Amino acid sequence: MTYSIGEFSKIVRLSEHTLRFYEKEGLIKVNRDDNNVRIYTDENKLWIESLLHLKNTGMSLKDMKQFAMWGHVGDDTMEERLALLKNHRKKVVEEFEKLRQSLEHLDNKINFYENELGDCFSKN
Amino acid sequence: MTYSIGEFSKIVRLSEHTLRFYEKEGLIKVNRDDNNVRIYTDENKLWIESLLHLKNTGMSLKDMKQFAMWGHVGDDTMEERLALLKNHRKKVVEEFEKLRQSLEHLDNKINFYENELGDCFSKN
DNA sequence: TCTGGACTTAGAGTAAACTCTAAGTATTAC
DNA sequence: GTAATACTTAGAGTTTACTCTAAGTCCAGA
Repeated sequence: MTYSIGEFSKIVRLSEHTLRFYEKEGLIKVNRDDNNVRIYTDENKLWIESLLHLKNTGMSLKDMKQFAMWGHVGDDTMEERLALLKNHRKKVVEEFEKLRQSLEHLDNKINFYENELGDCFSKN
Repeated sequence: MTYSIGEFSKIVRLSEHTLRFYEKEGLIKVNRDDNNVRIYTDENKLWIESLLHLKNTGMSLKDMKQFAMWGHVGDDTMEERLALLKNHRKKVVEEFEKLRQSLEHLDNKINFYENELGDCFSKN
């Protein structure tokens, strides 16, 4: 399956602007047809989803760009990519633990308020 | 114990600029001495730590501001504050789950690279 | 032939949350 | 008496990641 930028935009839930922006930044490589029109493939979809996972863990565009560049170069850069991912993972695990703690704190706060207000509300 | 802005800044790891900014925005209420110099207390410390937990879960300044305003008003606003926290909690739980999934994805990626590279690296 | 959707470059605008500067004053500690 | 630290207002600057606009071209389908 292939998709125009308009279709693809809906599928991956990124605006056409953002798709062109990511391409310009080197995050995605997109094929073109005879008229220079972008043709997105399912492979592009998988790649973008992967990128969005990285983004989701707080990776900066800068690092995603580096990762993508290495990806485009080929297998010679696997070690670099692995190092980047491992380094990033450390940060994510820390962030994850911090978020867990803050969520706990939030729950405590909520419990406190519910007790103060006399148990007349449920947790949802 | 009380602290000058300089001391307090180090303790809570926020710049003096940021402390004044937060105060101006209504996030913190700080006492002053006879010379109009800020006197931070341990109570301020607890409050800021609480705010930072909210911030950590991605609450916007705008919402923190609202929460703080209600806090300054007093007990009449408990229901509002509880509602805000519960509403926020929903978003945080979603975000938390998304982060968990993305971390899993990241781990899969790392495993993939390690296998490709022939198991010659450990997980740290 | 006209509408819709695609393309380009180049640059401006936006939002959040700081972060800093200027320019001047006041107090305290040595 | 000078250095360190604090205070004020007001506004400018920074960073990230988009997000959009302008102004023009190009091509396919009804």
